[in-house]
Amino acid sequence: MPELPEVERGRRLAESIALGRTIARVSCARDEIVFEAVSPRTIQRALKGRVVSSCRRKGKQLWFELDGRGPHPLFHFGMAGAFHAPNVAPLKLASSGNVRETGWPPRFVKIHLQFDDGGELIMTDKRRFGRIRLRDEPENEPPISELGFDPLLEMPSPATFAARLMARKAPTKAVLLDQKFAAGIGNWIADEVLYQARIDPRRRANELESAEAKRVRTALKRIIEAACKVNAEKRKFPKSWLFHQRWGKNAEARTVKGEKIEHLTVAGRTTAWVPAVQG
DNA sequence: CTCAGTGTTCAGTG
DNA sequence: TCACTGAACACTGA
Repeated sequence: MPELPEVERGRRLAESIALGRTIARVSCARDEIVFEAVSPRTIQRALKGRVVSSCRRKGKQLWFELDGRGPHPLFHFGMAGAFHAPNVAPLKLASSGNVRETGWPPRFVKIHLQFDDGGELIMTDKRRFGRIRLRDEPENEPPISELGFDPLLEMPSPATFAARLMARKAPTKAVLLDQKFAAGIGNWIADEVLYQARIDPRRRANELESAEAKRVRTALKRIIEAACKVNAEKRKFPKSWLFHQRWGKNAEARTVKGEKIEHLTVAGRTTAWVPAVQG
């Protein structure tokens, strides 16, 4: 699920549960893949008894700053990770409104935090591409230190954006997916941006006109802001977005305007595009 | 049973 | 060394 807007949703959820609270209890799944080289004991020692002083995000990386000293916990949701709290609908059920979450705790729990005021927060990951790490100075160490700009928090000016994009020679979609260029863009956002900016996903970034590169920035900004504004609830995305139709895998797939949607592989990822608009 | 998938990493290539 | 590509990773659900 998680691209920038979904991770931002997770950050906000974590903030509502954890900010200013003391972590009273920590339980971890035994999973040496998700807990990359960190033992459950180390995690527990790092977190228990600590106050969460902020919940931060850059791109798809999410971390808590603990009061006083590190190390601080860093979370990445991979392909199928999420935060959950009791009585908060998970993202896939969000379309039903204020649905009480069925089943607590959820399946695929990796870490379960309980706070001094009774609040609880769980990270799940059903595919084990997610990671939970510890970092002394999260922003100054990999992976966060290697990320490009966050398009919600630190979008460059049109001129700077265009210059950076046009400095790359990979297909424009590959550049958008590169977290060192911009942090937080994943497969569906890249396709949506290129559709709305009317750019063929295979076009080499260094062959774009400056005006085209600026259209990419405009579309990216609009899409990220709109998706975050509705808390990443997909049914609230504008009806005109390619997003809603992109997995109509059959040959009949069309945008709401009736344009034919086709599928390609670009940068190793399935790519939905609309030749009539992006050709 | 087979395969794609809202991601990242790393070996291999030019 | 840099930039880029494609396979591998792990596992659920269609």
